[in-house]
Amino acid sequence: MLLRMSSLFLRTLRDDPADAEVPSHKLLVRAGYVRRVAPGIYSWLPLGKLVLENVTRIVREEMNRMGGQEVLFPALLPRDYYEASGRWTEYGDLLFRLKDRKGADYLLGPTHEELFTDMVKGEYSSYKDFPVTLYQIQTKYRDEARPRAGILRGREFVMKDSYSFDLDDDGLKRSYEQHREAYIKTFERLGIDYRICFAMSGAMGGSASEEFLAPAPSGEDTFVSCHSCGYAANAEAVTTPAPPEVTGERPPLRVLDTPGTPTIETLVDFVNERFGLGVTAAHTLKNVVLKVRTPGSDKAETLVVGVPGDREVDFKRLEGALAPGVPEIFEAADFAKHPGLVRGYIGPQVLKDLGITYLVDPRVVTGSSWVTGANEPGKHAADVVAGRDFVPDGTIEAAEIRAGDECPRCGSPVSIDRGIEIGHIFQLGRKYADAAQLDALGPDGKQIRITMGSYGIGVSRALAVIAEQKHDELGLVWPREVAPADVHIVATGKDNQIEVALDLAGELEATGLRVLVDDRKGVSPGVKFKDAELLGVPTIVVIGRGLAQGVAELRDRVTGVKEEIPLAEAAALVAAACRT
RNA sequence: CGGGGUGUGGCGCAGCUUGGUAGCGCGCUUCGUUCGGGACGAAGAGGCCGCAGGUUCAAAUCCUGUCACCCCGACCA
Repeated sequence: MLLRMSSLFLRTLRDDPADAEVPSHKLLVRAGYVRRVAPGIYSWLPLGKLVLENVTRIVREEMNRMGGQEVLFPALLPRDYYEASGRWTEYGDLLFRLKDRKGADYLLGPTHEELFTDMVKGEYSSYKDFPVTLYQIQTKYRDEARPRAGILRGREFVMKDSYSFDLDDDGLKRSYEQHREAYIKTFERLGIDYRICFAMSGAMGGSASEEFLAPAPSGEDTFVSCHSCGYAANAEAVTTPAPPEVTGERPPLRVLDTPGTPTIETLVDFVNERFGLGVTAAHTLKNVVLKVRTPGSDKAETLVVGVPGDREVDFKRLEGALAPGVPEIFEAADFAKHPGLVRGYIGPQVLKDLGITYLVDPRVVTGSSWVTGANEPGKHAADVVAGRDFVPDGTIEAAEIRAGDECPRCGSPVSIDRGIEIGHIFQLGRKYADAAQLDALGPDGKQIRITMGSYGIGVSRALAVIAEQKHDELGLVWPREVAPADVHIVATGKDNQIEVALDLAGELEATGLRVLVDDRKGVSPGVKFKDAELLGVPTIVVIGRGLAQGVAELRDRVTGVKEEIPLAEAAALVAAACRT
């Protein structure tokens, strides 16, 4: 491959685009890889297309290597498939819907579980056919409420999704492990820094699930990691270690007059000053009232969640814990319907009598003692003991996670970071197979229900993540395998630099290298150097003022190291540099 | 959906307070000079100032409405 800048369809920008915030977005636009056409929808220009193809190729190679077979479903789908699985309504506004000329409903596929399941059911029916893993690399459509960050979160994006079909749980575990290994290889080849994090299986059902998160400040997911034992988990999936139960005699519950203390902060100050309790916010029990709605129904159940007063309720964790139920804020009108719940002074003591479910943070163990609401305006209660003065209906992971919290595996303090989800592997189990009655006839003549795994890689997102992680103040710095070219030859000078550069380009191309040569005439050296750095090709060769002395300059975009090389040996030396 | 902000040549922006013939930088075209760090000079091309209505002799500017986009949050296998 030989690309000449003099005719390449490319225009680099000197300024950051006004609508870009994150580095990948700014750089991909500035370097002329992508252009926006609508919110969350982008066009790929020649260099961007090359990089996207490279990322796609790597994903494909690793999927094939693990035995996956590539298929391709349409993006344009009739409503039936999604109606059958209930997702036509479940997906809500996230679905791009359209009608054909007859008025029949269609959609642009946001994901393809239904199609894969249906395809396997249609073709295979014997235990001898299994296991099988199918995948596709395809454009997906989701009408996100708020697309953002350029390529990182679009409404149209490229995704690799695969599905494994096995006869039993051991087979599923094997397929899952194979995918895990393939993903590790894929992301290493892509040069992405990532963490494998425990994830919520959530509404999808099924058991084991892990996410591949790429640490980045612009990430939308929060994950915890432990540096001593290697534990890593999405914040939504982190479990809180419960302290030991407390036994022994405790002073009886007492009600305190605490006027004007609607917040934890005012309460702690007041009781310490007035009653000398010597407590902190962590000794108080904060009770948050919620409505929990079941999808597809209008009914909402009232729920109270108790967390230590020094922690906020993390809505994402709460949602994960309640899924598929959807928590909603308990509003003034709801309080009006529940006179037993005194806003700002709620204590769990009365919840049983009110018939309201009460779930607590795992730190609220039997025998633990708390300062909490007394269910009367202006009054709190102290020495409220779990198991004696109230009995929770269960525990819930809803409290926020903080850096320094105990690692659930080894107890060391954990750290918290932001990450971008680039892959997700998932032991689905039999949910979709049950819905589709996906069976294989066994050797004994009995039907075997198939068990499935579901695995995704955000291909276009992975490209953006590379840009996000691999750049410096000058521009992009692509790992070689995904770079649009192996070598970027800059010809600068008024002699015959361009001809020499083109000769060298031809030689390098003949050795199988992908070559980009800046043969633009009348463009000043500064512009060419800046462009080369912005574009991010890993090896840069300068044919410039050294030409008279018979030398070229070899630059490494990653390390910035520059080296003079004899022109006569340039082809061999550059080729060697590109192959290390 | 809630909050904040912005719409002016391809890109980045000023002008709006105080109405009066639309401006700057980059990019683009032509000519000349320059040629290792986003060169210089000269001459050009390119804009119904988001849209609609109103006020006015006169609207990018004031008023009303509307649409779009961006950011934060909610939302998001």
